[in-house]
Amino acid sequence: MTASASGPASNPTDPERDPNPAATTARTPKSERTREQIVAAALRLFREQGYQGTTMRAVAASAGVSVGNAYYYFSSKEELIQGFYDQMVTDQTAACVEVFAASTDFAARLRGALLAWLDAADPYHEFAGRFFATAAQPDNPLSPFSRASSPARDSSIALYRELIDGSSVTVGAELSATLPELLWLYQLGVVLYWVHDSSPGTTRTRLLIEHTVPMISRLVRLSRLPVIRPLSRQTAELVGLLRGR
Amino acid sequence: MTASASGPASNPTDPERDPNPAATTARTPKSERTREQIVAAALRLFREQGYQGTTMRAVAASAGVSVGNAYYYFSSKEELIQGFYDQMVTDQTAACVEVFAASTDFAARLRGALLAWLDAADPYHEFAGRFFATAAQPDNPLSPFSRASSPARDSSIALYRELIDGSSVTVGAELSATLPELLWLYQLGVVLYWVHDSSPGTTRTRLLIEHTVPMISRLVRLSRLPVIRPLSRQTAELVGLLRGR
DNA sequence: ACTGGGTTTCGAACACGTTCAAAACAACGG
DNA sequence: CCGTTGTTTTGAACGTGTTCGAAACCCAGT
Repeated sequence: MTASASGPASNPTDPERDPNPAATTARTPKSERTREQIVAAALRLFREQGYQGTTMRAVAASAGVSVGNAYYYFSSKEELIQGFYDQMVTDQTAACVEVFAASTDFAARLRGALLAWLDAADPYHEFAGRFFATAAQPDNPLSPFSRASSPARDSSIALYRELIDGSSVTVGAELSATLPELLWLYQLGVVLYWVHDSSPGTTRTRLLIEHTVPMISRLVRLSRLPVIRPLSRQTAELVGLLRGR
Repeated sequence: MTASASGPASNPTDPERDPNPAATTARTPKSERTREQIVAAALRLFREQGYQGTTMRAVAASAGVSVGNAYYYFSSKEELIQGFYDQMVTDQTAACVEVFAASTDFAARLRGALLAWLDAADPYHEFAGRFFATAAQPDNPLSPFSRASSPARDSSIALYRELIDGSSVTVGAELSATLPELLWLYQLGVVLYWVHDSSPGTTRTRLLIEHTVPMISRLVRLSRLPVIRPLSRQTAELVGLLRGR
C-alpha cells in the first residue's frame, strides 16, 4: 500500500474510466476479454493461495498480461475483489429462486437465503477475512455502504423484499418499507460472524442462523403488538434518518 | 504487506516476544523507554498525517531510533495501533467516573458512556477507519474478539456492568448476566457507524446515539414482559452459545 | 581488566503494490 | 499505402513495509 504522495484525496479529476460493470456482457470490443481473464486469474489465485499470498505479478502472469496492464483495468489489488462480491450476489439470487418456490414460510425463506449465501461464499472463506477488512474501510469503494457497491446492495435488498412479499407473514405498516433493509443489515451481521468463524464446516455460523432466524421471525410478528409498535416506528424512523449519506 | 512465503500460518514456533503490555509501568529495564517513544511518535504522526501517510521510516526517525529497532518492539505497523486502542478504553473509563456519579438513570449513563468514547476517539477519526479495517480481520490480534485484546474487552464489558448495576433500572433475570456483553456489542456497532460517519462534527453518530439509547432503554425495560421474555431468554442463550471461540 | 551471553540497535537488502513514459496496436480518413 | 488519433500493453523504476545478519551495548562472573 503506497501513500498517495500529497493530499488525502488522491486524484483531483476522476473522469470515470471503468467502461461498464455489467456482468458477463462483452460491451466494449474484446478488451472485455482481457478484463475477464484478469479477474478469473485473480479469483483462482485468491482461492488457492489466499489474498496475501497472491501477488499482482502472479495475477498478471497467470492471466497472460503484464503488471501494468492489470493496473490499466483495475486500479488496485483490492478492486479485484469486486469480482468476488458480484459473484456472491449472483449465486445467492440464483439459489433463492428455488428456495422461494419451495415455501412461503417466512422463517424458512430467510433461512434458505442465508444458507445460500454461505454456500456461495464457502470456497473463499479464508480470503474473505481480508476482503471484509478492506471493505470495512469508510472511503473504500468496496464498502457495502459505498456508492460503488450500491448496485450489489440494491439487488440484495430487492431479494429480501421478494422474500418478504412472497411469504405468508404480515408485516406491520411501520416496518413494511424498511424491513428489507433491516434484513440486509442482519445478513451483514451474519456474514461478519462467518468471517470470524473458524469452526469446522462453519458450524457455528450455521448454529447462529438456526437460532436467530426464529428470533427474527418472532420479532417481525411481534412488531405489530401495541406495546412494541412505538419501537417499530422508531426503528423505521432511524433507518430513514441514517440513510442518505 | 509482504506475503508470508510458504504456508498460511507463518511462524511455526512463536515463543512470545512481547515482555509485558502493562500500560505505563517501566517493567523491564529502560528499553521500556524506547517502546514508549516509538508508540508516542506513531500516535502523533497518525494524528497529523493519517495512517497511510505515516511511514515506518518516519516513525522511527521521529522516535530517534532505526527502522529495525522499531520492528524489534512492534512486529508490524498495524501493531502500533494497539496503543490507540488502549488509550481509548483508558480515557472512556476515566470520563465515566464522572458520568456515573452524576446520574443513576440508565439511559443517561449509557448516553454518557458512548459520548465519552466519542470524545476520546475524536482526534483519531480519520485514521480510525484504517484501524478498524485491519482490526476486523479474524486472525488479527487486534480484532476486538481476539485473545490479545481480551483485557481491553473485559474492562470495557466491566464498565458496562458497572453502568447497569449503578443504575435504577431493573433487568430481567434472563438478561442480567449477558446484558453488559450485549451493550458492548451495541457500542461496537456505534463505533462502526462512527468510523463511516463523515458528517461535520460526527453529527450523524450523535444523532444515532440520541435515537438508539432510548430504544435500548425501552427494550431493556420491556425485556421482563411475558410476551418478550422468551426472546430475552433466547438472546441470552445465543450469546452463551456463540461465546467461547 | 577480560570474557561470554544476553539484549538492543542498526541499516542495507528484499518483496511487493503501484506509477509512468513510451511502445505496440487498432481504426479510420485521405 | 501513409499519417493521425485513440486505445491497449509493456516493463523498468519508485516508495514502502518488513527481514536479517552483524555490530554495539550492557552486565555479571571471574
